[in-house]
Amino acid sequence: MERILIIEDELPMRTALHDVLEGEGYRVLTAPEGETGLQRAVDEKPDLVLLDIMMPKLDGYTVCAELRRLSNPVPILMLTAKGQVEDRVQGLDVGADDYLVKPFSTEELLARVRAMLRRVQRQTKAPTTLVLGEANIDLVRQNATRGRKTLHLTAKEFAMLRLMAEAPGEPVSRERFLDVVWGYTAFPTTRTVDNHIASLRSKIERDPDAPKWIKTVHGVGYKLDL
Amino acid sequence: MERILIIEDELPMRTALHDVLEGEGYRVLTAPEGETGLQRAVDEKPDLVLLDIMMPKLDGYTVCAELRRLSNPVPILMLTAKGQVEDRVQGLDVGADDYLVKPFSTEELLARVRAMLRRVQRQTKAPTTLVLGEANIDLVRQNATRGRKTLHLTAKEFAMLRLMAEAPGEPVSRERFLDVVWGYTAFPTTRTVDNHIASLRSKIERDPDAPKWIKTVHGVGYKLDL
DNA sequence: GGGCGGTTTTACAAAAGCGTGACAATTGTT
DNA sequence: AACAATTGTCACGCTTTTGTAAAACCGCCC
Repeated sequence: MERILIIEDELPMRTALHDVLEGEGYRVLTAPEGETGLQRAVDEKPDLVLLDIMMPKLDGYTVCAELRRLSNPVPILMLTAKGQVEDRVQGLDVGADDYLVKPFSTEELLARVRAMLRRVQRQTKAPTTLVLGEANIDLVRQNATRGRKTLHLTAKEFAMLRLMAEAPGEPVSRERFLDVVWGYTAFPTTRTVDNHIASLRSKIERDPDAPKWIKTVHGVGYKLDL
Repeated sequence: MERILIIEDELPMRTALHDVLEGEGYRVLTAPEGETGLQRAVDEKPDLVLLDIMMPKLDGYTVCAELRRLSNPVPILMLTAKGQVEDRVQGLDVGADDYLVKPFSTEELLARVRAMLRRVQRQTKAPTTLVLGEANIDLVRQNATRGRKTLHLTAKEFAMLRLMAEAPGEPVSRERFLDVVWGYTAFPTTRTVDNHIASLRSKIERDPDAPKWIKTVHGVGYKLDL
């Protein structure tokens, strides 16, 4: 059964999460603050990390960023009490995979956890590094180069690439982009996805007018060809 | 025996359906509202879902759309009391496979259920990949190659191929093409089908004038020979 | 306040896909 | 062979989808 690490400083919340998840049959590890959480994440290689943002000393963002800096691709579900959009953005910035806003119901939590673990099966098979011609992209550490220069990709762009890289060659619909990258709470219904794709192409592709890697699938969405 | 999930909020209807289907020897799962229905559909992978449209909170359309968004291909039979055309359209739009208008007789229900389960069996046996000479077609991922080049097939063309591939060698009538590929709500002329067939041939066949794979069955329709 | 990077919206142009109908070619029937 | 029915093909116009530049927006930092 999958192992889930909870990094959360408040005891009541920690035990609540622990009990719920254990009740579902997951093996649960806990850490009462960021430092030991980071340690356990590295040492015990859990399948999923539940990470509280607001913690004294080492906060969630820092833990997440640190894990990614160490090229640790473990899926991270961020927990926050604030629930602002900016939080989500910042979470994406440091490489979190999903986001849960307190207060949340047990069902919400479990649904999200299940969804992530399901997705993970694919993710673990997915490349963490893309080599697209002269462009070289590290999806975990979130840095990229093209030739000798470093490429400046935004958090959303990395997230979009990550999503496409989960199943190279398979088209990803705009809806799915919006759901996964933007989150269940934001609904930009417009050409937004297209614009980000255009931006990605202009950065990655040698000839953005005849993209070699990021292909359009008419009536469906976009796909990443490797 | 096949497992059927009933998502229906009204208890009398739910138990009625349950009893009828169980009486026929199906294994029946139930859910009293959309949220848990969605959950069960995902978790238990039933062979067929009976889905009521009018439900409090999460309605049938949403459940259906959500399932499809998750790429869940389970066949869905929608139930509605309204029986308006718009309902029908909307149901099929969000990815339902068929439609049943309350009130309906036990016979109608069973006929529809049997038909759908039958179709599914064929579908699951249907190839997801076609190898037609030098052409190689992935019907699920919707990409195709011919020799070293990638073939550019449109969504409709893939749909037509998929339909023919369900029963290779068996002719498919223009009417059926229109019903299945175009849907119950669009009525293009039958010439349209020919055009798309022509287009398919020009892309797939080595000699489109003497098609080797997509054969014409005079007076009937077209068939795919493997 | 003003600039800044990132994002989203808007607006418009371009491309792709689609449906139609006329006409030619083919097939089947008598 | 002649005729009728069916199918193949093409050009054209229409609609939908996509590309993209420019402007508006927004939180953040100085």
